[in-house]
Amino acid sequence: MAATMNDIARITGLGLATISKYLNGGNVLPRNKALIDDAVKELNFTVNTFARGLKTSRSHTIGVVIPELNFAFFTSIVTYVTDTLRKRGYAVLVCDCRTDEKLEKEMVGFLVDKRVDGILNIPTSPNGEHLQPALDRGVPIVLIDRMIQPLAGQVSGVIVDNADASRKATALLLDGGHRDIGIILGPKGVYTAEQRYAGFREAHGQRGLTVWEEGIVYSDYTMEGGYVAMKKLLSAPQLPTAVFVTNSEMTLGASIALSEKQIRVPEDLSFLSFDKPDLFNALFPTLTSVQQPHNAIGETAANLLLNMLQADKEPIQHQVAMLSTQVLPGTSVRPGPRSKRMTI
Amino acid sequence: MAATMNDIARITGLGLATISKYLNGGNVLPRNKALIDDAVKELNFTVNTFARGLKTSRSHTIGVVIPELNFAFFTSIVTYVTDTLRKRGYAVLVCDCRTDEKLEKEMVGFLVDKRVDGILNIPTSPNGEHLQPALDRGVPIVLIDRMIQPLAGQVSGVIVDNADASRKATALLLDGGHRDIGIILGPKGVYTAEQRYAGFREAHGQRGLTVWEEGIVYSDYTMEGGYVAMKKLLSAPQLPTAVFVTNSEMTLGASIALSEKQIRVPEDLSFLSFDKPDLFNALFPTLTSVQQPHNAIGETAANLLLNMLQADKEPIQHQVAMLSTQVLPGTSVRPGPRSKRMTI
DNA sequence: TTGTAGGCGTTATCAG
DNA sequence: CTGATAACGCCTACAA
Repeated sequence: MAATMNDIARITGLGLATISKYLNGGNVLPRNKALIDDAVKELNFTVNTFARGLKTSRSHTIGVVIPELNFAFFTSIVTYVTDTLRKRGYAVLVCDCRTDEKLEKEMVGFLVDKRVDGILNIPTSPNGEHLQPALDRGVPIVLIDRMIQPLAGQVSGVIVDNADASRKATALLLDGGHRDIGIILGPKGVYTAEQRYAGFREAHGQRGLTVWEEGIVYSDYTMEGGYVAMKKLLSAPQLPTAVFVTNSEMTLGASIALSEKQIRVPEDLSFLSFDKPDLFNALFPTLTSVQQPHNAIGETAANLLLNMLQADKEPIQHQVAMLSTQVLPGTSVRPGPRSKRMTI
Repeated sequence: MAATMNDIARITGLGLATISKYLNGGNVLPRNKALIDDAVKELNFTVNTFARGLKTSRSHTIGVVIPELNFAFFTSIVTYVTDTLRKRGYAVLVCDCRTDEKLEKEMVGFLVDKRVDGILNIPTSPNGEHLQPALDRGVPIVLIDRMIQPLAGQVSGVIVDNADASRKATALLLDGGHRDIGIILGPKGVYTAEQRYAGFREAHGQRGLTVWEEGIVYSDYTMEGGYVAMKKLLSAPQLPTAVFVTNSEMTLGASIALSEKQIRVPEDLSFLSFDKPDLFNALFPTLTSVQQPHNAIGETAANLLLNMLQADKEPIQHQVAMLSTQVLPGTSVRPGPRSKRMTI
């Protein structure tokens, strides 16, 4: 049915090798070049990926495994990754493992069986044994967003400096005079949550201040979680003067709780977020936030993987790219009650 | 490097055909069965998908093309589709075309070149010419959510009865006595928006009522759009007594506008939505809404496609599955000013 | 039930 | 620069 290189050979009178070489970027006489181009167009020919794969053992397909497809950050990363890869001719198999370690492991196996050339993974499992089948077969891996210590040296990675970001954010509040700071965190045990928590403590420590323990709320990175967590903070005997919410979903939930309780920002409460929903650019542009470079994360991860695929037979150099975050200034943070007045 | 069936043949002393047959579900002597199983495990063997594909012309891969990955409804569909297909051994190539018709066309071509066995598409382009390359090559297609008239008979589809859903929703408001009903619609020209608009008018027509034209707001199915549209409705000289928001994103945006303006539902305004954000189950459980069966849509689409793939050489029977929606009762709609008191 | 052999469409080697 | 030719690993008649 579909045209093959044999058909082109027949029409043009050229040999298979010549055609193959040209189709793969090789040099050919201008006359033959035109001949082949015409035939390709006429026959509506495209290379048979099966045959090519059989010969080259490369599928030009990348597997992406993420915890949840309906989390803004993850989706965003998938989008940028896919874009970058598609421009280089790579297709992307997307697997949402529903934050289920067993499913995650299954999916990695599935992808390996499908002969993907590489795997991008925002890991759910903290130990990384789900990636063993890929490692065994020499499938290059790039971790995104969350590192896995036991895998150091065996995989590459792209992360942001979560601790630093959190430190910067917290510093903003502390230096503004806030002391009773609420922080709404992701689940205990999740890499990013731990790091952001650490940064929060460090910022205090560096200033010789102690953390207001009542303000620490572990949540689950969901909108609902953020909503509930903020409600909890607002209904405690002692109110925070500022709240730092550590991801986009929870920020949305938390801000709804605020608006329900008719709490004004920053008059009644200072508010700071780690990432924020797109919606907020229109809706609440004054929100101060620490932004992760989604685009750069996705692109870097894709490029890191592509480089690993290039490195033909040479031993792959694994590396972890640490991207920095940026404080997007707004007006949702105002000096806290204990701030010293500055001389101007 | 990787083990092949030849290795298994060598180890077990069996012939290739026997092994191949067994691996594909054929019958083999129990003794040989065990022999092969052992060898497979020992060698960590999996079928080479390239070689298999070359023989069978099937990739066991499905392409999915959607307008936006970061729209809750689309993402949800992708999730269910992927789940269903993976359970049947199919991998899914996800393509987000950014609501760009040119990109959409490009992606269909990309997928065809990748030899996908079938395509699932929530179309951006209203005319369907982007699917021509797939049709030319006999790649089965299932449209989701939006139909394309010119393609009738050439593709299958899964939709919900949008007009009916919208009619039911509007009826609820009209029969509750509302007359000044605001409706926030998707973009003109988009299939679902047109259908939902039609249902809105029909409900009026069936009751001999005229539509309150000032209440009709075309928006863009985004949160921002919903927010802006609701603000617009609320700042007009004449206020609606009820508002019907026609997708999930806009519902979120609209409800934020409500809460900002401190408008109470349903005391000040009745509120009804088409789909709603997950968040609302916790946050605003009383919202009355028309729900689409996301899960069923995804599963049906996947199964329709799988059936088309089964139908080996027989002429494919194209069909359009029309799923029905369900009104999820809440308390966000109360009798309008012009309601007649009912006898109990 | 089992084994043998040919071919699917490319790529890569090696002469010419 | 070009062209025969031999794999790549699996499936599938066909024969035993």
